[in-house]
Amino acid sequence: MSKTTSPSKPQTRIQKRNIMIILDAALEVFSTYGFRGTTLDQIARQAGLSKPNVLYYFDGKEAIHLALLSQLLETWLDPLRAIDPQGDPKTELMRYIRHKLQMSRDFPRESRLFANEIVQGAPRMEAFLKGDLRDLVDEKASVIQAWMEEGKLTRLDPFHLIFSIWALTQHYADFEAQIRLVRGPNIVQPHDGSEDFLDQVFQKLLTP
Amino acid sequence: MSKTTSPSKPQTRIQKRNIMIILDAALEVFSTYGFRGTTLDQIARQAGLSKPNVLYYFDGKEAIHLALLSQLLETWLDPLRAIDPQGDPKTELMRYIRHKLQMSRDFPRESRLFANEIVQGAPRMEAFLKGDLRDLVDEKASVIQAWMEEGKLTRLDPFHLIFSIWALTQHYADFEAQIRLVRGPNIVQPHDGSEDFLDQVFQKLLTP
DNA sequence: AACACGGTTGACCATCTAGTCAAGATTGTT
DNA sequence: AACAATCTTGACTAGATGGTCAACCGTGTT
Repeated sequence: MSKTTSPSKPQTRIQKRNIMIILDAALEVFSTYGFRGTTLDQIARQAGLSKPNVLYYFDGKEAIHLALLSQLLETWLDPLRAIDPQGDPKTELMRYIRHKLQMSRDFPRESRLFANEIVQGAPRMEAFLKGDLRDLVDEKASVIQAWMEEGKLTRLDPFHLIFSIWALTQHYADFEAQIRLVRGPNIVQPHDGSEDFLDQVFQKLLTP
Repeated sequence: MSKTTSPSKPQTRIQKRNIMIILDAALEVFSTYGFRGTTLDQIARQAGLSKPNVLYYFDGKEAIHLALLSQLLETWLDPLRAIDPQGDPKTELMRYIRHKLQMSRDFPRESRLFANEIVQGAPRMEAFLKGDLRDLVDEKASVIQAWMEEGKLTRLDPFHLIFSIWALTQHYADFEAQIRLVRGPNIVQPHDGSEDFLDQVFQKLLTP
C-alpha cells in the first residue's frame, strides 16, 4: 500500500516535516544527477535521515521522484495559464516571460529536474506533456495567433514563439554551470542582466 | 596503460571499426541516460558486442565517455571560431546561428550529451568551459561589442546574445522530446519551421 | 506510570554493475 | 601449414544499490 497517497489519516507534525525534508533533499539530488544517477543513500544523507527512515515515508525511489514531479507539474502550468486573452497582447506576453524567468531564478532545481527528464526522453512525463500541457499550449497559441492577426504583435509562428520563451528563460537555470564557468569567477549570479536582456529582445521582437 | 590513447601502434581495420561502433553506441546511450544512468551492458548491447570485448578497446566506462566528450569539444568550437571580425556583422551572426541550428538538427545526440553534462553541473567539462571556450567567447564578445559600437547591430549585452543563440538553437535538440509530445503526432520533425523562425527573430533583433 | 502508536535504525538480502581473467577463436604472415 | 598477434567471451569477483525486517526508541494520551 502506498504511504503518502493514502489520504485516510491526517499527517502528523513529524510526518509533514520529514516528508518536506525528504522531498527537498531529493530535489537537490535528482536535479543534479538525474533519476538513475541518484541513489537512495544520497537522498538519505542529504536529508540527514537513515535510508530505512526515508523508505518509511515513501514507497521507494520511484515514488519520491513521482511526488516531486507531480508537485512540480502543477505549478509549471500556472504562468502560461495566466496569459489573459482579454489583456493587452504585449503586456501579457512580457509578463509571462518575466514570470518564467523569475521561476528559473527562484527555482533552478525544479527547472533542472524538468530538464533532466526531458533531455532523457521524458519517459515519466509523456502523459503530462501530451495531455494538459499540449492542450494549454494549443489554446494559448490560438490566442497569440489571433493577436498577431489583429496586428498587435509581430507575425511569428506562435508555437515557436512559446518554445523560444521556454528556451531563453530556462537556459539560465538549466545551463547555469556553463554560464558560470564561461563567464568566469567575477560573475556570481548567472542571471545578472538576464531580465534586461530578455526585455529588450522581446520588446523589439514582438513590436510589429 | 591506456588502450586507445597510445599512438605507438597503428590501428587495425577491426580496431577502427569496433572503436567507431562502440563510440556510436555509447553516444546513443550516454546522450539518453547520462553518464551515471548508463551501464556498460547497455553500451555493449547497443554495439552488438560483449561487455569484455568493449573493455578490450576502452579502459572503462569513464574512458569511453571521455573519448566521446573530447571528440565533441573539438567540433563544438568551430562555428563560433568561424565568426569573422572582418565580415559583415549581421551576415556573420546569421551564419553562426544557422550553423548552430544545423548542428542541433544533424547531431542531436551530441547536443544532448553536452546538455546532460551541463545540466548535471559539468563536472567533466570544467577545464574546457573555463579554458578554451571562455577565451573564445570573450574574444567574440569583444568583436560583437565593437560591431555594436559601430552602430552595425542593435546594442545588446554580447554575452547574453551568445547565450541566447545557444539556448534557442540547442533547444530543438535537447528538448526534442518535449516539442514532439507537445506538438502531437502530426509534427514529425520538431525542427520544422525552426530555421525560418530564428531567421525572423534574429533579423529583427539585430537590425538597429 | 503505563500504554499504544508513530518513528527510527542496524543488519541483512537480492540484484545490478564495473571490471577481471584465462581460455578459446580468428586473422594475418611466412 | 604453422605460428604469432589480435580478437572474443563465459564465468567470475568486489562493491554498490534498492529494498526489507525485526527490534528498539520517542511521544502524547489516559
